[in-house]
Order: sequence, then C-alpha cells, then structure tokens
Amino acid sequence: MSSSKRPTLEDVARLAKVSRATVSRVVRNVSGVNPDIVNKVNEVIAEIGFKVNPAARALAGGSTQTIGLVFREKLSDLFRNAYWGEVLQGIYMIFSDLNYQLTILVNDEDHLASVESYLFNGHVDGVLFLGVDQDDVLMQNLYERKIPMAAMGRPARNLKISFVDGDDHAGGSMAAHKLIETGCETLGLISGRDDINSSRFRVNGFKEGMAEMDFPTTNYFEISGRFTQEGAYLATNELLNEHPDIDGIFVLSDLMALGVMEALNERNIKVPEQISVISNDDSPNALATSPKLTSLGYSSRESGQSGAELLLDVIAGKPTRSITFNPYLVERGSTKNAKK
Amino acid sequence: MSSSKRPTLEDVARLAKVSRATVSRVVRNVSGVNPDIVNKVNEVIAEIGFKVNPAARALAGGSTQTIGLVFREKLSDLFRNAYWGEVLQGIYMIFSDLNYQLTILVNDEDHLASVESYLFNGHVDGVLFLGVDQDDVLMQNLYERKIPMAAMGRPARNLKISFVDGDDHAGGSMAAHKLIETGCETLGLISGRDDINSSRFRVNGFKEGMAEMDFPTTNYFEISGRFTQEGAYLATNELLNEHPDIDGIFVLSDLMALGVMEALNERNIKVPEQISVISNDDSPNALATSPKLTSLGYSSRESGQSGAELLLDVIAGKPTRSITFNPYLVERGSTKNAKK
DNA sequence: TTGAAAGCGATACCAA
DNA sequence: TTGGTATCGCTTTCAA
Repeated sequence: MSSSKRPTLEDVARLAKVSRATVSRVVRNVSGVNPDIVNKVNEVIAEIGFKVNPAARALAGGSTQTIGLVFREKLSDLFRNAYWGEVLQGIYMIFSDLNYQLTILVNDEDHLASVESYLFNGHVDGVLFLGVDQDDVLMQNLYERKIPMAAMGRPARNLKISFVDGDDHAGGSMAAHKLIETGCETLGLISGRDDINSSRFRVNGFKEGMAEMDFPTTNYFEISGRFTQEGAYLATNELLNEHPDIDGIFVLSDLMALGVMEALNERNIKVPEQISVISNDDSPNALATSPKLTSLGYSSRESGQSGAELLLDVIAGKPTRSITFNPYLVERGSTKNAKK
Repeated sequence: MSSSKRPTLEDVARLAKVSRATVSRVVRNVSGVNPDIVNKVNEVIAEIGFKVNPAARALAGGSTQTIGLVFREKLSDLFRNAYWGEVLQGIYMIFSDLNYQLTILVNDEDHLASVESYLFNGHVDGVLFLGVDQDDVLMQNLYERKIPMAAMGRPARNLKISFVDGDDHAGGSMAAHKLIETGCETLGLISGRDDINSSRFRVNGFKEGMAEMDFPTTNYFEISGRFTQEGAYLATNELLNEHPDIDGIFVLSDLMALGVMEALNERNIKVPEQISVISNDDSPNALATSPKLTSLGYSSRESGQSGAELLLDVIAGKPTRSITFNPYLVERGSTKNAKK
C-alpha cells in the first residue's frame, strides 16, 4: 500500500486536500493560514511521518539549517582546553533544539581555501567563530560577503559583528589586585599571543591593575607562553631563571597554567607559599593540579549559548550587538589569603 | 556581462558546447568520456569557477558529502579528554581532504530522537561513531537501516560493522605484568563503565595478566571510576580506605588518572615510591600530573585516520573490516623500574 | 561516447 | 487566505 519512499510535501497536500503551497506554509509556520487547515495538515504530517527534505529546501532557496563552527586551533590542541568543551556544550544546546546542524571547520593555513569556498557556497545559514585572531583573513572575507556570523571573542575593531566576550581587561585587573593584596612583591605574567585580542586585553588590564595599586613597574616581568602547555613550561623556566625573586604569577589560561605548575614543581617551589599563581578560564583544567588553581572565569557554557543566540539574531536580520560577561575569581589553593 | 549568480552545470555545458550530462560525468570523474572533452570541460570549469551545488546534487540523488560524527559523551566531558582531540584530528585530516563535511551529533538520551531522525533522513553519506556503548540503540537502529557506518571502538558482537580499536585486552595484560614486575603486591583497578566494551576488555586483560604472573587474586581489588575525573577521585579514596595496603593502581583512562593523582596527593602518598600508577590513553592529560603518568596508548591520531578510511570504504560499498592497534606502554614517572 | 529529458522535493511569486 | 506553477542545479535513465 504505502510506497517505500519517504512522504513528500505533495503527499501531504493530496491527503489533506490542499495545495503544496499551503502545506509548505504550515511547515514553515507562516502566519495567515486558516487554523482548521493548519490542524488538518499537521494531522496528516504526523500520520504519514512527513519530514522536509533539507536538500530540496536548500535548493529551493530556503535555509540550510546548518551552522559552520570555525575553530582557530588544530583540533588536537582544542581538545586540551576544557574551556572550549563548555562553550561548545552551550552552543550545541541552543542549536540542536532548533534542529540546526553544526559542521566543523578548522581555520588554519592548510584549510583556509577549502573552508572559505565551502562557506561562500551557501552551505550554511551562518558562521560562528570559536576564538578570534587579531587579523583574521577568513572572518574578514566572510564579512565582506555579508555572510551572517558571530564570534566567541572580540574581533578586530573594524569589523562590526556580533560577539560575546569576557571582560578580559577587568579580569586582568582583578588578577593584579589579588596578587598584590596577598603580598606579592615581584610579579610575572605568562602571556598568550599578542595577535589574539583577549590575550592583549588581559595583559593591559593587569598593568592597569598594578597601576591602580601603585605597584612599581620595575617589579613586573612578562613573557609569552604561546597559549600552549609546553610553551608556558618553557616560559616559566626562562622567567624564573632571569628573575628568581618573582613571588606571584598571572598566567593567561588554565592550559598554560598546567605548564607553569609543572615547571614550579620541578624547581621544588611551593605554591602558594613561595609563589602565588592565578590562572584564567576556570575550566576543569584548573582542578587538575596540586594545589588546585585560583582562576579567573566567566560562565563559559552560558557564553556559548549567548554566542549561538547572537548568531541566530543576525541570521534573522536583527542588528549586530555584543554581550560581555563579567569575570569572577575563584580562589583555590594556588593563592594566599589577602593580608589585612 | 557575467551574471551575478554562481555558475551552474548548464553554464559549463553551454560554454564547452556539450550537454549537461557530459559535464556531470566529467565532474564526477565517470570513466568513458572522451579525454579531449574532459579537458575542454575542465578548462571551462576552472575559467568560470564552477562548483557543484551540494543541495542540488543531494536532491538529485547524489552524495551529500557530509559525515555524521556521533559522540557518546556530553561535549563538555568530551573536551576534558585530550584523547578524542587526537582522534578527531586524524579524522578531520582525511575527510577535509576529500571535501567531506563533518557534522556534530551527540548520542545521549536528550538527543536520540532528533539525531536519529536526522540520520535517517538522508543528510549524511555515512556515520562515524566516536566511542561505542555496550548496547547502543542508535547504532543498532542505523544498522538495521543499513546506513553506512564505522566505529572508533568495538561494537557489540552481533553487529557486523567496521571498526578500529586498540587491543584493550592486551593492554590490560601489559599493565598487570608491569605492575607486578616492578614489585607491587596489592593491586587496585579503577575501572570505567561496564557497559563500555573497551572498559571490560581492559579489566579482563588485566586479570589475565595477573593470572599469567601467578598473582594471588586475593590481593586484587576493583572499583568503578565511571570514566570521569571526579568519579575516579572518589573511587580512589574508597579503594584506599578499604585496602590501605594497595601499592599499585591501574586506572583505565588518563582523565580518571587525574582524579587518582589528586586523591593520592591529598593523602600525601608518594608516587611511585608508595603506590605505582599506570594509566591508559597516553594522551596529553598524562603529562599534566606530577609525576607524569606511565600510560598505555596506541596511536590515536592514526586510529582516527583509519576510522575515516574504514567508513569511506563502507560508503564505497566495500565489505566491512576492522583494524586493531597494538598498545604500547610509555613509562614515565608514575611507575618504578622493573626488578631484576 | 554523447545528448535529451524526466525527475528529485521543496520555495515563492503571482493570481484569484 | 489559498492555489498554480516556474524554478533551484544536478543525476540518471534511455536513445541515438
């Protein structure tokens, strides 16, 4: 009796005794259809288990129901950073509820051309950037083509796109205050990469925090850990070789903090007795060390949700906007208590 | 002059003075087309920058060029496990070269229905499982519908599907040998979840290893860490409370090992002097502890590549097959040297 | 080996 | 508010 093929709009139309156009309207929730007809059509749809064919829809000019997720790091690096897992979880929650598919795109030199061609060719309804470079070619190009997008992280200033970000500047400042308040007298900062905005912002915030506390700039030393565990390990050793009197370290990510702790451990330096450490992300990585890390964070899962919602708004044609999350400091074992 | 729209097959056909059908053949690399024509067509394609429209292709019954990646864990948990990053990196390498898109699917209770409907509705050419449950409803259902698939990990025995796996049994055995050889006399094992095959296999392998070494079963204790860091932390404490004389621990994943080390640290137990620890995965997580973890591994990135290739074969209609990677033991600081 | 033409299953414009 | 219908761009018989 029933054909072996999947039911189509046409089948629904025939059974409901209406036109395909009407069924299409019902399916897309277009207003202005007689409620009785809506019910009738929905009944038939449920009965025969109709599902729109996304390929047909896309071809006919409708939405693709897919979102391009652009990662800035190699996937293997990405997965070392539990922070992104939280973000992604938030993103997935929003999109999967709306039946959007997420497709993985890696924004590195090897894949730039293919990713770009993919994105330019109408495969996606919008693009969400996980992390932003200072000078992002892909983002720039997509921007020019007016492809709907949003970013987790602050884009270069000349791009008017929606984004969500932690207030990195404020976070950096908080770290400085905390370290100084707990008695540190010589500070080291393990930075990430200057081409990444959030990295620079945190550094600047840290400096401002020191200034606010009238901390002498001569007692402050900075080095890059390149946002990798290994890089931070090396950086820490270099930093301490040159400035053995450092007693407080601010490191810009939990992942790098792993490298810092490793170096400190090897040197038999007690944390926080000899050196206090403040990290950034408040990710599960911050719990993996001993002592556990005092870390700056903001709700990463929630921020992922916000990013998804921002993108959805852009796709819907709403104006771009941005959301900033205030940082909080989770005090764990790697810092001392504030002095009176 | 040039229309603002993307060039289509038809445009190519016109310019090359052949039929659409012929162009289609050239594009799909179908054999039996006059070489001269192939060249001509390819020239035109390059010239006007033609790209096939995937929606049209899919609608017309061709491939979708997308692969469904099925994750078994919540994304936030997944990202705590650097192991999967390596696997995914390998997978991405293969598929991105072939212009396949990867779409993220999470196989948990909340999403089962939507994921299933997505997969059943011809959105993908094939499905790759990242991790396998003992009793995987989704896999079972896809199997019945004969949707091309492959798995990272060993599926339930009644499903004839392609998979790649480490030899978990052998790995478990190696761990037992190593621990016993280095002088441990009371062994604890932090298992994962019994419903996950690789977990059970490792446990069985471990037991067999003990038997081979004539190790008394009365000196062996087992507890589940549920494959989470927190779970392993709790499990370790419970285990040591009941059996304080344990001097060797085998824990089934690096992630869980983080929890084990945390517990050991809190108890001021020296590793490996008082307790030796062997972990499993040889992932970046194994480097995050102090001392670093001796861990069982097999090339995870390579295995990801193999998984991708296996799936591609299935999609191409080749028979199912499986690949087993032999485990190796990376000795780091958490174990002692073997006694003479 | 090549071409003609019939779909594939929606969307959206234009009338009614 | 509803329906008719052209259209999207490609694949795939079937003939020639």
